[in-house]
Amino acid sequence: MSRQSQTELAVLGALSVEPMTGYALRQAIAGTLGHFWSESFGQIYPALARLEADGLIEPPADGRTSGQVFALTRTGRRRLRELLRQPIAAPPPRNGTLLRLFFGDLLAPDERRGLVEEARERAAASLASLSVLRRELEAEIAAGADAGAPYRLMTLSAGEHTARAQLAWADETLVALDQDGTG
Amino acid sequence: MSRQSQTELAVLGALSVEPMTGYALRQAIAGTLGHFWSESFGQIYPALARLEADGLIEPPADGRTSGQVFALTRTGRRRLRELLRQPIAAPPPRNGTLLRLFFGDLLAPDERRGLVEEARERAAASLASLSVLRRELEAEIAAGADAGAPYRLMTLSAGEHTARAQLAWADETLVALDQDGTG
DNA sequence: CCGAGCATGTAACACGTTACATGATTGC
DNA sequence: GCAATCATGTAACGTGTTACATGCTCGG
Repeated sequence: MSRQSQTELAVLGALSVEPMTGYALRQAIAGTLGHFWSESFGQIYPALARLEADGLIEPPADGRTSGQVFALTRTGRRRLRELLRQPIAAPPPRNGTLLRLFFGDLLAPDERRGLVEEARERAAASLASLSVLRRELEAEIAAGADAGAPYRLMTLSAGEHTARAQLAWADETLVALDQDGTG
Repeated sequence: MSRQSQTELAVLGALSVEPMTGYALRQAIAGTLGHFWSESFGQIYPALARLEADGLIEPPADGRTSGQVFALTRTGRRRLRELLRQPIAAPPPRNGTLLRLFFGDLLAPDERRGLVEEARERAAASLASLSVLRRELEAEIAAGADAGAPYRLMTLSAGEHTARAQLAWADETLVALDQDGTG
């Protein structure tokens, strides 16, 4: 699966939830999908143009005035299901914190600590924003959820697991940096 | 920090451990740094050419025959320390598994399960290869380690934490998929 | 002598971000 | 009327992978 169709997948997926303008699409992706996905305007608008040209999306039946609203066509929905089934292209790993820590003996003790402390803060911030989302989503589910809610909860939980793991690692590592006389 | 200098950082860092050819560099990055970093030939060779032109690396004193071996110059070592201190550019998140699972209500139950099972297998495989590395590294440390060993252990531990978290999430999610009648 | 792996490079292409440019709408 | 935000797009740039091309070396 080319990376190109990854953007297509995100755009078609978001439009399957609700018809939207390009602008709203970007906000939806930054908001709801933000913990595990991102797209920029420079990707979204060309993608919308292509998708419309290919007949996968179109302006919805009820004519709106403000902005170009797009909805999935029947073909678009089929294409989305097809993309969802394609194998996952894992991006090559690139962790800047670990790359630097690997060469930790070239850094001063406080610089090493700083690296790990920053990672800890990022994880804590991420965990905090995820628990806000969790409360919102659980309230929504209690109120009578749509079919997608359980899956959104699963993706949210993945983020929490990852963030907690990073937090635990950072704490363990800060102790190690203190203990062995190198920190 | 531009992405460009991230490649520079990885190359200079690897050469700080030991002088190498471009080919060996690629293997070193794929092997030792492989769990949190990657570079392709298409990046490494141009980077080497640039670094040599800038006087940051050079063929080492003892002339070799097979391949172009490079070592850090004094300037290169200074540049490496400088790069290590620069702020970390976090790549935007892109998790193909979660993107698909988010739209899980458009998939068949076995397709949803497959998504999570694959993620579980990847995490298990990663954990297995990390424990091999851990044993090797611990043996090395017991035998009398170099100054970098503790830091390599920390990066390794980060990978283990992440892999275990993914494993735990996958197990939890597989249960949820079974329980709620959607899996 | 031949195949596997060592070694070096380039060109084409895909991906993705950022900055810039522009204008409409809407709430104060 | 003015500022904020909605909204759409493009151009330039940098990054990064992949495929291709080429030749060497060394063990069997």
